[in-house]
Amino acid sequence: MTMNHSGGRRRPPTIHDVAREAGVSRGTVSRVLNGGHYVSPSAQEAVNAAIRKTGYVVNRHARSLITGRSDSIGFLLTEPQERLFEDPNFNVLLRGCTQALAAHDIPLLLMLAGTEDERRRIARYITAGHVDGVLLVSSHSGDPVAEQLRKAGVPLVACGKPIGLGSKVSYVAADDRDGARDMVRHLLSLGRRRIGVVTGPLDTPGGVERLAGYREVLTEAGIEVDERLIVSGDYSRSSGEAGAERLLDRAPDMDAVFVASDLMAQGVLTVLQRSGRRVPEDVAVGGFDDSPAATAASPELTTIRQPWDRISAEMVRVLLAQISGEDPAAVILPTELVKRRST
Amino acid sequence: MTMNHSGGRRRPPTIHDVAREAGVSRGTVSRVLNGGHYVSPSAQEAVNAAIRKTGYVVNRHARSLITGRSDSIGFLLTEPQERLFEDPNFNVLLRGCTQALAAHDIPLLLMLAGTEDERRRIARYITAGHVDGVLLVSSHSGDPVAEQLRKAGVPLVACGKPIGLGSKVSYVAADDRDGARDMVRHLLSLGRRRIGVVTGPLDTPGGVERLAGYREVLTEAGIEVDERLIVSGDYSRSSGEAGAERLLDRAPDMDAVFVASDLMAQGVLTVLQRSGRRVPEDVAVGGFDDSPAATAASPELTTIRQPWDRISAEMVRVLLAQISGEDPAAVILPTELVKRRST
DNA sequence: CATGCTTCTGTGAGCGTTCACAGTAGAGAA
DNA sequence: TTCTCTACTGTGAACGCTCACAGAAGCATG
Repeated sequence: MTMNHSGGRRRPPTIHDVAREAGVSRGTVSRVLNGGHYVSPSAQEAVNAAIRKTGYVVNRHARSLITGRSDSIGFLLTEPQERLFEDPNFNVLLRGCTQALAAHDIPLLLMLAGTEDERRRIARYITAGHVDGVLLVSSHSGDPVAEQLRKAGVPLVACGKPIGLGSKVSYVAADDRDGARDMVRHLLSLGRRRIGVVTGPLDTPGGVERLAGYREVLTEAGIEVDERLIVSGDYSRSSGEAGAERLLDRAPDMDAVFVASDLMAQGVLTVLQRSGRRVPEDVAVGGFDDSPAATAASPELTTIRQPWDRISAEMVRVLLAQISGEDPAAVILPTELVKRRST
Repeated sequence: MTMNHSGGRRRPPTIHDVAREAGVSRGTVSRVLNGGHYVSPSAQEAVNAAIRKTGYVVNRHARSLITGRSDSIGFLLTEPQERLFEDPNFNVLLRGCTQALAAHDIPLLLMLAGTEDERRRIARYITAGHVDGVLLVSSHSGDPVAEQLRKAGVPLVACGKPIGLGSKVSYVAADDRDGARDMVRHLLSLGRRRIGVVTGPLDTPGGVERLAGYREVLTEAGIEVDERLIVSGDYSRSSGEAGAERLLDRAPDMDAVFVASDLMAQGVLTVLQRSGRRVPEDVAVGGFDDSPAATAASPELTTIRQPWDRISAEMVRVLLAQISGEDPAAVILPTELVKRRST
């Protein structure tokens, strides 16, 4: 309660002030601050009281100087910056990571590496040890920064399976293939047989896996995969429109589409409706992500929910584990089919 | 180029190593690092060569320990967390601030204060001096954190005019009133006379100002303001739908609507079209923000562009100025009318 | 009583910087 | 010559913390 009431800045209390106030030594205060092992209950109590009374907060710089840790971690986005605007998942992820870290009292440093210059600057910053670890968002292939960080031995957890090199880099991902399987099975269960697909970028594991799930289910169901029903996009709305046009052109008898992102699915809906088709009566549409775009679309999209809250929590968990010496790990989390009006 | 090639972590070079390599003293290296005043050209050069050779990067913790600065700043969001998802402006702002700070080699710490607990934790963190200043996003009224930070003397710049107390807190905002004036003038110029308005939340300066602009222009044009044509929303899409329904109910002869956000305008479009009205033939619709929602809407929205890139750059500029001792300042930036299909 | 063990506490050193200060060298003026 | 001034350089002392170590106290064991 006895905080700094004056408007000006006063010299903040140090561990020394707390020690004097509590009648113990610096060492004892430090031990209380770091877990309280080997401290008598009475000293423990006296120190805590002194901390409250003085309003003491640890000086992280002094601590970091000696421990060599920075007690902060970086959130690195190496995607081209448009993703920030287009992809609502990014926000959910960022928020989830920030909160998960906050629970450990670890600040998150936001790092955007859009240009080559920024990439260099940030790589230098990270390898200099200014953060203890990095949460990486970079779905596209062959990320040079990721490789550089891995080589430098910086603890690293990627969101989604990173390609390029590195079976040794941790990642957390949704089970894309299984999600795609669920959606295609759902479409089959509605009696649809001419099911098109607009894939994600095929240089990303996500894009590849979702397509693989589509193929698997059709094959299992004894339906031959018609390559004319497969077009690829880049997750953007406009590429969804383009994809839908190609599909309608090549297979006008299509009765369902599995679209690898909600944003693309919005574009698909627009094109289908413009062509006079009713959704879901004539063509059922399934999306992926369960982003706000899914409920903003009309009709509202049936989609595959990615467990973003769990993904961010796991990323933080795995990263912290790795920082404290554990081996890299891969975590795959289950998805969920969300049925709405579009199927 | 001689960076840390091994996978393991080696002791990074210190200012001492650089000094030895360059054949000068620590002091001289430090002076080169901090602007290079009072350093001979030859020493300057030797130090720079040594820095390159050793791959030296300053240890920020050691520096901060003595300077008392942290050389990092916080980006604080005290809005309820949904804003993160709904509002694309947030992303643009966050990106702009991060990049503007990166140019000064200052990392941005992301702080989300959704709950009361988080608010307390973060206020404590900030007042402890772990950041040199705060960029604040908090459009709603009476923010206790802002007030607390102001009292503690933490340099602070808000995005949008903060209400509650504090003419002494810096802020950067778009000229909401003027933007609204532009839009309503535009609608008048199209010959519309029964112009409705869906306002933003009226406990925010933005909401109030946009409504004020609307009133001003109508009055100037000699048109009496019809209170039935005024309904209020909260910037969300659904509140736009509700607003449009109320407007149609109260004034079926309305021939234009000024909507205080693009997201709400999307909702308005949906309702108008559902009611059988053509946009823009029967009813013209003007939005506000020029967010992605504006171009995603059909027809694409005429809207008021807020200069988010300049807003973020100004916020950073004003904050850094304030940190280096200047007085708080208010900056108002002009908006721009973007004409599209909806008017 | 000496010995060992466990639990707890204080102390000095040092982390890598910056800052204030003292000092040197060279140029120009008295 | 001697003094002053400017331009530059080196040095010790912090900054606030943690860590390793030394020791003290209490208790059980030989």
